[in-house]
Amino acid sequence: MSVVKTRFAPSPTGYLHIGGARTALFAWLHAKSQNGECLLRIEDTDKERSKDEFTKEIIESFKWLGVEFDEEVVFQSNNANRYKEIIDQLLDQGLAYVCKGEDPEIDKQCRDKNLSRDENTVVRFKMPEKGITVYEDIVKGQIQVENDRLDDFIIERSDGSATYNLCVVVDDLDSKITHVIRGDDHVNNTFKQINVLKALNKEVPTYGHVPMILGEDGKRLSKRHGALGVREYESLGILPEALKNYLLRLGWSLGDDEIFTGEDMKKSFQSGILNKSPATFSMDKLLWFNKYYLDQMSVDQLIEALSSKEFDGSQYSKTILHTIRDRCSTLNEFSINAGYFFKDPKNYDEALIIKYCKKDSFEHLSLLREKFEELKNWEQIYIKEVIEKVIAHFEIGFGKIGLPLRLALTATVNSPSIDLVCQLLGRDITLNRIEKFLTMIKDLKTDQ
RNA sequence: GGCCCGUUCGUCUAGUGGUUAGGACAUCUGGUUUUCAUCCAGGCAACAGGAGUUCGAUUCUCCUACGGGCUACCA
Repeated sequence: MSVVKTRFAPSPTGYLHIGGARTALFAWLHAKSQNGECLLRIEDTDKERSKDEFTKEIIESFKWLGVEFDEEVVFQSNNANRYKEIIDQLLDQGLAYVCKGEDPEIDKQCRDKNLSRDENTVVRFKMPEKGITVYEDIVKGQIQVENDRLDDFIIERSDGSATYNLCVVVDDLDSKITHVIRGDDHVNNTFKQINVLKALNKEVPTYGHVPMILGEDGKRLSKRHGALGVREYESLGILPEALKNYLLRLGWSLGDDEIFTGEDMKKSFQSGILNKSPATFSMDKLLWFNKYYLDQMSVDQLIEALSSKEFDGSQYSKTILHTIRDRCSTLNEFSINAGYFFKDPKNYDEALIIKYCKKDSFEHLSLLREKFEELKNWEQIYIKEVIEKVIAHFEIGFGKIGLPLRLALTATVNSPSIDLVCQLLGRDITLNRIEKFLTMIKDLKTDQ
């Protein structure tokens, strides 16, 4: 049995966006789930638009995602001679012809003229004029087209370079690709490529065309539409496993299952089904996957993944991590949600102060601060007792003092239990922040 | 315009010639939480439309509508 071999073949004219990443994932899984190989080929025959930096970016993106390709990266720009060889062969056998490169219909008159090549001519492939071209697509089923709908397409430009549809065929042949898994924007090219293969008397590989991803507005995902590059998700604090899992489930399914780790994917891919229709991207669901994978990580793994100054692996940072992890669904949210544990809040939102601090707040907090100072055991349960006593003393609800206190300590109105926050912050910092806050709201007292 | 492909809750999807059409995300309502988030319980919500085939169609066929792709000396 021959080895399954697939490839992903981007052109380096931009960074790797999630649509491409998903297509690559499918091609890769198709091979890996059958102990096959998958290689990366950079289609850089368009010298104008191809950039080395994009090639690097693409390779880095896959590294981050955990999609590893086999063999060495193939560059089409290295194969110019090979393409020329095939074009010559086609010409020799009368399967292609030289023409002026005008309208296909006009050029067609040169089919049997045997013109000689120069810097003003192009080479066109002779498409069969009758019959139909049919193939069995592993995701879309049988697809066919009448041959008379197909133009004789250009395979060699006037500058002597080969075009996409020729290069693809030659490279796939030379690399012994068995399954061509690619985006469905290539279905129409497939008919051209199959006919070249037939002319060359070569075996036609199996094709599978996966649908595209649409942006959240339902329109085609494009760079202008916020089609973020794979690396941008990294900088948003998305885990590679989460993005991979999300991308897999976008268009592929195995019953009602949602969670697939790297190993699960390889095991299950062949049993699932690929959808035929385009799918709409959803950040919400990606975030849900991200939260799921974040929840699975140990504190140590999180510290490692965060690699931040604050979460340095000290006992304190681990404790903080533990208490805030439920409220974080991206890596980035950890430092956002933990800021006040590491340094004093700088900017207090005036609107919040006005909203939650009434004229009595100064008096309430002052007494609370006094009682805190006298407290012997600085632990959550005792801190809570103190707060309750103060509340009882003033005969007020918890919110009357809890919110201002939370504001004083964290500069926000959402945080873990306020008594816990006090304990973690320590007595000194707690007292200091209340003190500072008191001077801030002092004027407020007289104003109202 | 021509050609190719597609269409199940708002979104990702499961599924079947006879089902209360299932799950997940989002949303809503309760519970837990002195706040927020988490968590738990529950609710709302879909077979694009029209013909046919059939005892019966969401499922099979055709038409229409809508969506996407291609239609380059780009890939």
